[in-house]
Amino acid sequence: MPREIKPQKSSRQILDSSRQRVTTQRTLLLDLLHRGGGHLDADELYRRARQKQPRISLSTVYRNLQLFKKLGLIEEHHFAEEHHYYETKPTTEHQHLLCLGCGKIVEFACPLSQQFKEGIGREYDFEITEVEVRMTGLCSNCRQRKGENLEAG
Amino acid sequence: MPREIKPQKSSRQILDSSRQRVTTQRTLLLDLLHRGGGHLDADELYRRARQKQPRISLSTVYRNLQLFKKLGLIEEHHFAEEHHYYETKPTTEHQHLLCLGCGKIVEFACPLSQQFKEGIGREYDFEITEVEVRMTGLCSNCRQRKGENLEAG
DNA sequence: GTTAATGCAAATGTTTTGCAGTATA
DNA sequence: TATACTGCAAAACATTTGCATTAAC
Repeated sequence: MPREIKPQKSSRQILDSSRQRVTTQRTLLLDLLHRGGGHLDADELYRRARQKQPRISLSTVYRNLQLFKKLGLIEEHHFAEEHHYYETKPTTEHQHLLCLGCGKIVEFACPLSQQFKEGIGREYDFEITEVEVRMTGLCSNCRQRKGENLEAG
Repeated sequence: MPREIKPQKSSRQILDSSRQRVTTQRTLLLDLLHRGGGHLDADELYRRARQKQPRISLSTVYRNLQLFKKLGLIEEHHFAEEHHYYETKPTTEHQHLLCLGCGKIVEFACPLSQQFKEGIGREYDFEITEVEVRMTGLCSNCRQRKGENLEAG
């Protein structure tokens, strides 16, 4: 393999150690998820996978997304109205900022959310396992474009 | 800043002023949404509506949820894996805490999120219109129950 | 060689849509 | 009375499942 920078052993090892078979489909899907910028939905993942393995089926994609999620290899997000988005388990905690104009997703660090979590957990007697912060709005490009449209109209 | 008390327009007024007809179905649905504790999905709303109007259809429920959302009468949340939940527009900003054991939803105030919004907006040059904070975990009841099960098992 | 994973097709569950009939303004 | 809204049935989606075949171990 030409430029194997990181040995992606962790995914493979996790599959191995949980007695899941390392199939070509799973290898491909994990690779695409890693390189996919982290924010792919099932259908987009399927589309990309078919470019490498034209006979892969959509059910395989769904079945393996479930598996990867169960093994903790990926996380599932509910950004948009309809789809789920998947990203490989982030090594650093981050939150998401979504542009309603172009769909761009920006990740930002939010260390405060951890303090927050503790406070709220104590207050309501919850054992909190997850904090998700999502902000939506318009990026500068889309604001500019909107302005142009208004001028034109 | 003293809390601003906006003269709350009635749902009926909003329907009227946007030239939407005030039908018995819409009146019922809005009433149920108000009284529903704020966290109903389409199907649960449909089930409750049928107790009052057995002939109401699910499409009417969906169509009107869309309409109410467009008019800003309700907000849509994506708590669970599959369903959307709707709540009547909250007068006070709040966020959500979800118990994975029993599905209970607790609302909590999070004034910090507004400061946050400004900081992030500046940093990434976004005009942020919405901030959503969602925490998930186990409430005290469910933690206790889990403990009991472990003892028993 | 066993058995889990796959591809396909059919099933499921949620949400949307076309259309004729009904109720609102 | 005109027409927006409804109910119904069917369509359109995303996702899941059953089963015979294929491939990983």
